[in-house]
Amino acid sequence: MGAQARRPPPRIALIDGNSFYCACERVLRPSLEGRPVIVLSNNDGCAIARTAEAKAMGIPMGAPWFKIQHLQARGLVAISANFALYGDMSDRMMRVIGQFSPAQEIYSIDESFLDLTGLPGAGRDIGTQIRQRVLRWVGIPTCVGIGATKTLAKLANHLAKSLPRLQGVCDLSGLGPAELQRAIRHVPIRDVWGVGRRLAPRLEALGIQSAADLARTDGRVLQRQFSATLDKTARELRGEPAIGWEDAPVPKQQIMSTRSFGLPVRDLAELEQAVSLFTSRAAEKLRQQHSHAAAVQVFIRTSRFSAGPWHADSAVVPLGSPTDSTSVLLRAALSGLRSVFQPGFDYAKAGVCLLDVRPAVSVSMQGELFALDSGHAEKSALRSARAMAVVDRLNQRFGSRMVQVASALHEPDARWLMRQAHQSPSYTTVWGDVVEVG
DNA sequence: TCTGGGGTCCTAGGACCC
DNA sequence: TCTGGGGTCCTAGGACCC
Repeated sequence: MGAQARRPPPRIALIDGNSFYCACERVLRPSLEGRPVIVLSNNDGCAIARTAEAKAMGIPMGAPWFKIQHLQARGLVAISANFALYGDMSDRMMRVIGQFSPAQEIYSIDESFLDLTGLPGAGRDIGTQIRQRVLRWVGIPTCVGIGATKTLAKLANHLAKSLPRLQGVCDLSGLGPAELQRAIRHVPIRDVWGVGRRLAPRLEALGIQSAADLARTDGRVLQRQFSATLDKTARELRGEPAIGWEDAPVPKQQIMSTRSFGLPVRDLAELEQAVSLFTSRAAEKLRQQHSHAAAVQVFIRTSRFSAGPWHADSAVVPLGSPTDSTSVLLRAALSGLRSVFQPGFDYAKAGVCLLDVRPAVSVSMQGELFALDSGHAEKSALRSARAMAVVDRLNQRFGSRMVQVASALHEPDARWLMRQAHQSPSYTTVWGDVVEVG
């Protein structure tokens, strides 16, 4: 009876898209198949996704566009990022993956964890089915890694990507301790999830070169010399779950909207336009997750890369009571901006961050409103909430800049807007753009 | 000319309290 | 005279992730 009562061994899968943004572009422009393609960040600053063909040209992740532009002569295709398209493709991909298990955690735009514990079938078979279905139904190639913990699933996914003979699926679940050690002994420490560019050299200096080395390292040493987080990573590498599972998306605790400018900005009026737009965007995200913010932070800075006079500053403006109203947030953001703005600098970037984000409470619960003439305040808050809902619906329907509060309006050729020289049509999100046939 | 944007968690240290 | 030992809360900054 012991065998029947025992719980099945944990089995976590990590599924992610290969060169996801590039793959999205290829779904709708099949002529890009087989060609070196990169997707450029906002402002066409640097490469944020590369196909295998582009990697083979030696383009590293994050390569500045101005340094690799010349590769166009050798057939490189560069596309300005279209995040609306990628978000839409992501939703489709996640829905298909979610069909394989009731427990799914969407970790990023192109990655999701799936709990396969107790489901019938071998890991390899399930993984292969997931890959095939996502490719057929959505058009995105994926890899699947499976392990007893999230960290091992990530590591297995890394192996599935780098070892062609695995054909896109790697299952490390169900291995004994010795087999597991052997399976991960060639994975460099810098490729372990949770070890970044700062920790890797420090660990290597201690002789911890591989994932297997970290798994073997004494937890007390890791806690003392590094952190509790790294100790968790090591435990996960041994197959002991130390990182929790999030079935529902966790509401964000801060919401940012920030951009580098297309050209330097000296003018307060122009900065006000930009900050107004950032604030409306952030407020929209705030309302999408049904939250209120109690403070607004604004920051402006000159370029990190220019030799000119440097200035960076930020201000936090607390709000009387938490709100999701664009106009209230705007007033706070603009007053913050005016308090940090100094004339005579070439500003390269600005941003807005909503702080103290918390679940929205119903209007009548808010203390401050009782303190005032509650009837009047309540009515005006309700009116404001209804207006915001209408604005959000119109923007979702017709494009994000369709409706804005007055001070967020700007000329379509405003200097601070992003450069996006390589945009492809917004196939799935903008009316009038059509899918390439071919 | 030219180098993204958006998040999380943990820790150290100061202020304050008993 | 030299200089308690905790605890909590807050903030800034470091490190990581995609």
